Amino acid sequence: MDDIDRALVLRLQQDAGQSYATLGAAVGLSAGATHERVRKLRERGVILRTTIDVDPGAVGSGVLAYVMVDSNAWMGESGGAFAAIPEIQEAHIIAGSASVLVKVRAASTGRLQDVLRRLYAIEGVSGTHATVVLETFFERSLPL
Amino acid sequence: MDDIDRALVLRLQQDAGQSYATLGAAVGLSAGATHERVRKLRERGVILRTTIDVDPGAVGSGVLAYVMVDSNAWMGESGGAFAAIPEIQEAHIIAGSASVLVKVRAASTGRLQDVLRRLYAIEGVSGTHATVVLETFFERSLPL
DNA sequence: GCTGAAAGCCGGGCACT
DNA sequence: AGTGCCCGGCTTTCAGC
Repeated sequence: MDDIDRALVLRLQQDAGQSYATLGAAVGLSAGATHERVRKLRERGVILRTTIDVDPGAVGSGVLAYVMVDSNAWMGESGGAFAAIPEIQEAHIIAGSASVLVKVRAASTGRLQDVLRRLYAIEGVSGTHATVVLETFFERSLPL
Repeated sequence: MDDIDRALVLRLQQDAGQSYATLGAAVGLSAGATHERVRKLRERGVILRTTIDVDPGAVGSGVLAYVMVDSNAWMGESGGAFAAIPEIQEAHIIAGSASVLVKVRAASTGRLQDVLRRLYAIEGVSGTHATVVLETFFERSLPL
């Protein structure tokens, strides 16, 4: 993980569709060497997958909310219960007063309410505190 | 945006590197027609960009935290001030008691504290409430 | 670990339906 | 809107350094 690897990751975050020749020229390497570097970054798990960013509003997920989930039991093995709700995009165990923090994208506030109802149905969940996002300033890739 | 478009977006989220022939075979279309569909999805802004998912820990962002930012002024034009802090991955205006919610990825808790200090330096910010993530159950793509 | 070249496959365009 | 074909360019491999 030297400076060249970091430069490759940075440029691939911005555009994973460019050719290895273009990518290599930007960091002073041949296409073959660039290809080998990227292959190793994938192999080592630094690059997890190649994917697309999708506009949430265009696919019916216009409402974004974060929900603090309180519990009266250990939630450490409950990841699957949260994963079973498709509108939940992220789920984390947190330090502090609540137990779990989830990021929800739903089609409407009505559908959000539906997600909250399903959260209460999870074993051990004793309460929720939803925070609705009014406007997103930005969402961007990891710093390097 | 019919069922075929949704299937294409879903498969591209999972692997944006596959060929149009492979992609087309999975949805019952020729490579050419698939290429045209995807081109229009980009043109309409449904697909924003092709990118890579990177392991945060592997690039020195092992600590994840969400920070509620309280303010004593209208924060609607302050997006740039948050964007100027590289460790801030997301910034949203929220409904409720706090004003802004930010997602922070930092190399250590010490660096997280540094980010909090820089948040206080932003005009109008009157307080912060940080929630540190102990374990991430999952982070995944939008539902379709 | 990198270069340069060779071979095969894919992206992108076109004529036709 | 979709198919089938074609060509330039790209990915991927490999001998050599």
